Amino acid sequence: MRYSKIPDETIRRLPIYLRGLILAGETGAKSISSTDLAELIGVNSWQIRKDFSYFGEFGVRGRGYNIDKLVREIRSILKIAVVQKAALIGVGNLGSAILSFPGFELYGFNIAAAFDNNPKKIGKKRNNVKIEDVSKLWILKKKKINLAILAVPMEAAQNTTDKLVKAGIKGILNFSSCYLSVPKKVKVITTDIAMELARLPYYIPAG
Amino acid sequence: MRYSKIPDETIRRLPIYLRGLILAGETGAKSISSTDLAELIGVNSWQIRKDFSYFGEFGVRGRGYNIDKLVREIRSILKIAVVQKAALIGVGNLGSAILSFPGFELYGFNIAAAFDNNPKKIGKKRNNVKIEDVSKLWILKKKKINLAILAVPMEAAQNTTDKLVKAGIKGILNFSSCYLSVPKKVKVITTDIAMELARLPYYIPAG
DNA sequence: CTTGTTATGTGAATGTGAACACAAGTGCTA
DNA sequence: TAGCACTTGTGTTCACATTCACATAACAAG
Repeated sequence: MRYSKIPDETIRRLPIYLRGLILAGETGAKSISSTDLAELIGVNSWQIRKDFSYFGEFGVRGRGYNIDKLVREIRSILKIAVVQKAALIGVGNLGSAILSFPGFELYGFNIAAAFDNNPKKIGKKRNNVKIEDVSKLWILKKKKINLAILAVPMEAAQNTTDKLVKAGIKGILNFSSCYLSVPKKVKVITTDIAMELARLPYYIPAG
Repeated sequence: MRYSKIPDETIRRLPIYLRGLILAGETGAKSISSTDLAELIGVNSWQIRKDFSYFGEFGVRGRGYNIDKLVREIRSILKIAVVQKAALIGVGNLGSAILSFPGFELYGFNIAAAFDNNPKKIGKKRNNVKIEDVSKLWILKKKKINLAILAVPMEAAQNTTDKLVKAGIKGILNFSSCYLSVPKKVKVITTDIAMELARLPYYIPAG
């Protein structure tokens, strides 16, 4: 059966599946059952099957899923089958950590540009990426980069965002702890380290 | 009306409200309407009112919400009214960035301990926190710390987690890109930088 | 070719959260 | 004290997501 709408939650889980499958593939396995994958990543097996079923029939009954094939399918659905270029804005503590973060490669991302407003940093290289002046964001358009990772202080976030939008950025991963106002065509995903921590105590019984 | 169950999504939004309210309070305002708060943080006004209504009647009809009172209420619900101590495990690139992250204070967190396995780092101080040997996690129990921020490489994550659980940790904010198996009494929140980025291209129209 | 085993794919039922619309409370003004 | 402007609190409706149960398919063995 074909579905008209894919749940957002399904999309959110696809990267989890992708990671699990790659992990499983590294052990030499060629295929994996939904039950085994479920065990590996901590998601129910029926949830996994249901999620895949939104896109087609990827498995073989009685056998499981071919890992390589499924990895390709998920990459294709997420539009990360070909390497995606992204820019980092703000090379402070967090920005530097992001630059050296080893996990982007797995999902086919390449941090192809970095920007900062600190004259001492501009021109230097970090992790083989040259740090540019943040006033030159317009070169993103020339470089055909349409994803940005925003790691600037809260005060500068909205202003920088406006410039990113002008430079043709289509998606922003926002690490600044504030709401960003953008045109509807631009997708923002915000993740705030402190906010995640803030809801942890709620779930912990007193004592 | 009293409700029997509080939606998880409501809990997830409370820190957002808290930040918005503090921000609004800094401008000198004493009270704020749900509509104005909505504008500020990018959440619908009825969602805000509904969320608060799960816990009681915090506002005044025709007037809005008293900011100070609401801040106190939310802090109390989230159990962050008194300062919470947390430990950082893994003082690498990401760990260092977390240590110097300015956002924890707002939510009443205090990174009271840090651990690493690198002999060159052990004994040194970062942001006024002394780095301890990761083999001494048991001191967490003595220090009555029950929250941990995990920023170790994936390979070490599960093993370190098991030790944290033994040391009496009740909540873990996991930055390692893997699933952590823990006893049911322990709450884990995982946030993976690369995974967030990975679902961004899906939402961006081709072209 | 039949039977047993394994594991997928999915319709239907259930659960959960978002959106809406409006009744009701508050304070100001005349 | 009546009328008005404002803003909350919430019952209801609607939309979305999870869970379940099982029909379906593929392969292996005898």
